[in-house]
Amino acid sequence: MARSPEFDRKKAVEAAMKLFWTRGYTASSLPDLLEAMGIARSSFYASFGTKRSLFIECLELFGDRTLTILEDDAKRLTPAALPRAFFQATVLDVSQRKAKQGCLMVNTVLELADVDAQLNQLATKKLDAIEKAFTRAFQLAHENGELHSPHSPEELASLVMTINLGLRVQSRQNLSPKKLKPIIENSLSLLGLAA
Amino acid sequence: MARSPEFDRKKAVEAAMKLFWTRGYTASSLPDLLEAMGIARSSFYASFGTKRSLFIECLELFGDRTLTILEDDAKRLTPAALPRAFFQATVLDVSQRKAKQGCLMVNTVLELADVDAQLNQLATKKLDAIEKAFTRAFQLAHENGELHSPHSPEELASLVMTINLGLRVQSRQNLSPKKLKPIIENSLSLLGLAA
DNA sequence: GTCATTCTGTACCAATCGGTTCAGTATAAG
DNA sequence: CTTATACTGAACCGATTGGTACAGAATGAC
Repeated sequence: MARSPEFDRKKAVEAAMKLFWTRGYTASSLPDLLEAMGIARSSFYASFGTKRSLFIECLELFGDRTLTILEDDAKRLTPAALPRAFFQATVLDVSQRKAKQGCLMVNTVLELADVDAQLNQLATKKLDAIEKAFTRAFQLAHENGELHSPHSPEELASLVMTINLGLRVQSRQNLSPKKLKPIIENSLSLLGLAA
Repeated sequence: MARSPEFDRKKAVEAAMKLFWTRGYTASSLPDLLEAMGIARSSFYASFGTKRSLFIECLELFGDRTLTILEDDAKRLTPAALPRAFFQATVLDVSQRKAKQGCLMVNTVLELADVDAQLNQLATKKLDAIEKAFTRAFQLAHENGELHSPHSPEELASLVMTINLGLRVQSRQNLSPKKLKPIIENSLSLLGLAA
């Protein structure tokens, strides 16, 4: 006895995430969000609560999605091939289809570090989860004698993460995939993980 | 026949820079700036124009100061010792005296990449100047046969820069100097520039 | 003293911010 | 049809935004 399901909530969140991703949290105004999501103001507050809670939802989605990419790759690939695949998927592919996006979590940390402790903490937690996933993969390889490096699995993961963050800053700049690609390759060769 | 010089302009800019540095551009409101600078609203607009033009002044100051640190080090040290000294001065020392500052230029790029093209371009230009300074130092060392690396001076500078950006993201997070220090050392060992 | 100048402080501006409220419309189940 | 629900659209809220205007106090040169 009602009007059937709601509108397409997932697509709306997706559109909001994309806007937050390119414009940042503060610069994404309510009218901007409503237009991007294609819903009315009242529906927004009925379905998502506040702008802040929607942002948290987007941050979770983005973080989980990124982690999934990494973990799926970890099943298919050797640990040594993992960083390249991850950089390819999360830096190069993104940069190709639209410049100046970078990474929502890194963007959030840099924008809100001293402004919103909770959001900063959430973004940091998601980034830590990625580093931990790298650590696990390297540890596994180390136990199987597949990894030959002067660094421990933890150190290696930490180094990959530092480079990863650097790459995501550069992908948020105007750097084209043409310039990003050799940086990635040189970084991998530095890590002893080049082809 | 007037009230003698103005108030201490340099100190006011300094205070503004510090606020922009920790809070970012948007989150630094006019009242916040006025309190930090210790001047009245009217004096602000008489001396600095708009908030935006003051920010540009701060960005220039910060960028030039960072570049000066690097160029002064380049005069005293060997190119191989340059990255450590630079990381020490701009990442560790800053992080020790107050956490979550990072680097004003990196913060700006991440906050305003798709919001303010001009400010983004200015910050990027300053970052490029730093990379170019590294390139020059490595080129000089290469010509003198002092540099032994499988990578060209340009590639090496590019790698240092990627790691540099990554470190600055981490120093904007909650990472303590205790955690930053080994990351720096491992990065340097990776680059073949360790002690 | 006069006079020019540099400040401060306050009042004010239009615009925008995130968020609330509500009347009205569209849609489906019964 | 009636009725319950899902939505839109616009009006409205107080607070805050960056920026302007101006009266008056403080200060120094003459």
